[in-house]
Amino acid sequence: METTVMIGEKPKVASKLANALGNYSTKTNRGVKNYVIETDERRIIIAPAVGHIFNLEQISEGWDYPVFDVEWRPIFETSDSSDYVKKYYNNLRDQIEKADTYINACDFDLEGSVIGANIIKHMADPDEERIERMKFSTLTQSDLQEAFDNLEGFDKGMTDAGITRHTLDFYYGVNVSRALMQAVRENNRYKTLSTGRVQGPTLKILADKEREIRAFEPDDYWEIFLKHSEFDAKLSYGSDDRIWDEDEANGIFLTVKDEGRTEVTDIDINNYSHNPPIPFNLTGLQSEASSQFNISPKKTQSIAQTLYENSLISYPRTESQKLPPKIGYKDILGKLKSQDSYEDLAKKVMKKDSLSTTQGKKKDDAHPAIYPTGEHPSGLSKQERKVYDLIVKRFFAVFGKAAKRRSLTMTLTVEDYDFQAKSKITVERNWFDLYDPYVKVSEAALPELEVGDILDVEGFDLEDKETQPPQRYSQSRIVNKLEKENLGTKATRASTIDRLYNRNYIEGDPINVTDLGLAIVDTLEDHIPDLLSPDLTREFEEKMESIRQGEETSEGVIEKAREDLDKMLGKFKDQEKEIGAELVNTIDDERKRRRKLGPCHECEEQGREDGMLRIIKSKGSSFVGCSNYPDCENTYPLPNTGKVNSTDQECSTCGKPVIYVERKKKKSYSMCVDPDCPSKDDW
DNA sequence: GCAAGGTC
Repeated sequence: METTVMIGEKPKVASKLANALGNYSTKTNRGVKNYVIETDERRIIIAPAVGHIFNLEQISEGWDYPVFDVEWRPIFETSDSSDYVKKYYNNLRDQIEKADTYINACDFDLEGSVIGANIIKHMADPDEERIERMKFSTLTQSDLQEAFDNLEGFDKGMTDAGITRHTLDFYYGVNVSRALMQAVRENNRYKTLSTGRVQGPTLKILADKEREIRAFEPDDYWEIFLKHSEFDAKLSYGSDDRIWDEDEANGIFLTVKDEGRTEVTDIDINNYSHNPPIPFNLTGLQSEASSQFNISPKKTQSIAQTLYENSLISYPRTESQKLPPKIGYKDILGKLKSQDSYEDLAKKVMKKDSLSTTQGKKKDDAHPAIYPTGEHPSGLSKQERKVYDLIVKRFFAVFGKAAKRRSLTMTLTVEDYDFQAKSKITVERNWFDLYDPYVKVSEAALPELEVGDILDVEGFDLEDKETQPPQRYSQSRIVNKLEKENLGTKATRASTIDRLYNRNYIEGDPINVTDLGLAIVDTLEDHIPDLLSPDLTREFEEKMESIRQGEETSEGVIEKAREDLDKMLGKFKDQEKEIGAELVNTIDDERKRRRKLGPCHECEEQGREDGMLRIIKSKGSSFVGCSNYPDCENTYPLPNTGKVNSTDQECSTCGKPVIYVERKKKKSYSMCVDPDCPSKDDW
């Protein structure tokens, strides 16, 4: 009898495959569940991967560049964080030992082709005729069944394309990162630096904004307000009510300022609908969790993963903004109804005659948008509870009817000048009731007046204002921007941003680009400009498509990239020391700045000038000392665990500098540098 | 010590 091993991309999918394809028995091996389907002539073992089991690594030793010799190696061999992969790896190896033929049933995209093909190739290396590819675009029973009935041959085109993309990313990313670090090394400094196809353009987008903000010079403008006892009305002027000329503003103000009365000359009412929101995809959830709770996109992603693993929500790494009826609206609503906190809302939704949801434009072949399963949550942390509640309320809201809102613009005339007061109110709440407390709309009512009414004026204000610099990117806004630019994927965008923080290229939220971040962009602009442009991703995509179609070969594309990089990196190497010298200056300045905490109180009390507290590192430990040492011996100890960061805050109790201690596994915290500060009495 | 991509 023939034994076939079918590989699913992840455990959940392996289970769905089994359910769709027939009667199965389960067989747990090394803690991993496999599914066995037996027919008269064939035994199919469905075994799960967990995403990539193999990773590209350098074959040779050392940190020289350029490096072009790479091979696929088991992922847990080189990454501690991938320990959990080991049992899946071992299980796959055990199952594949028994196999005569193989089916790659990973997701139908380049990554899925690579994940499955690597497992088959590196664990068995059979003839290609013994490998089949199962192509499905949703995980529904009918789609899976159909895909299984129409298995195709080994998908060499997609596999080659995928492997080529990985190789190019390695070539560009690793080599240019090493070049940057080596340039700094030549100047006797050591700093982890990195860039790549996604990191580069991401940093560039942020740096452009930073430059725009730093170069920004505000313009003065004036606005004039009419003050009524219950509201303010703004002078209608030009296209946006701003007066750019001071004399003109003064002239108008003088004309109206002593008027005691005004007439209502127009009331414009506009009724409009405020549509319910669309279902969450990962980016949407990250944005909303950021604006509602100030939780970072990366944290939201990991919370969502936990909720998913606890069966509380559907698969979170989805691009989809659609919730098809197939997910079983009624069933989910029924389960939510049995949770005390959602009983009323679930009832409200279920009362509707027909259930349908709003839909966003984005789709995802493998998964619907994020929705709650209805299972009862227990033991959730505070933040997990918040994100879960947000997902549930959003699920309710997408079934809701549009809210009815009314905007009113009232025009008040004084002399020849019109002033306008605006209000917006909600007439029918509808979906607002399903999404509270997350509805963010302004509610401002005006008194009920009619055209022709004469009102008393309390006075007029002439306000001198300044134009504002462009807004910085928040973490969630940059994740959105990356999605729009097609940079990275749903699963990687948040961690790309995180990496830029870890490299000290960016800091804060909203995001500031550090001088180091700007210097990296400058350096790349001068020497490897390709790595700053989103076009590199587009070019890669086009090349992968032509490899897939057989118009170009993987070898040809890789060789070309190698030649290009050889040239660019050769030139870079010739100027290594000079390039590094500039980077080193900013690295030194940035380090000093990050270690600087604030003025030394001891020095202030003793009347010494300019004492500055800073973090001092010696022999692997660190403490806080004063720049006036040895004249000032003021020191404070620092915690042994976690990374200490300076802040620009002062302790509200004693006025000494506040530090921020960043911890990996536990919660990060802020505290006063002084261990004896009264703010710590109840610690 | 370096990428980007998948996932528990």
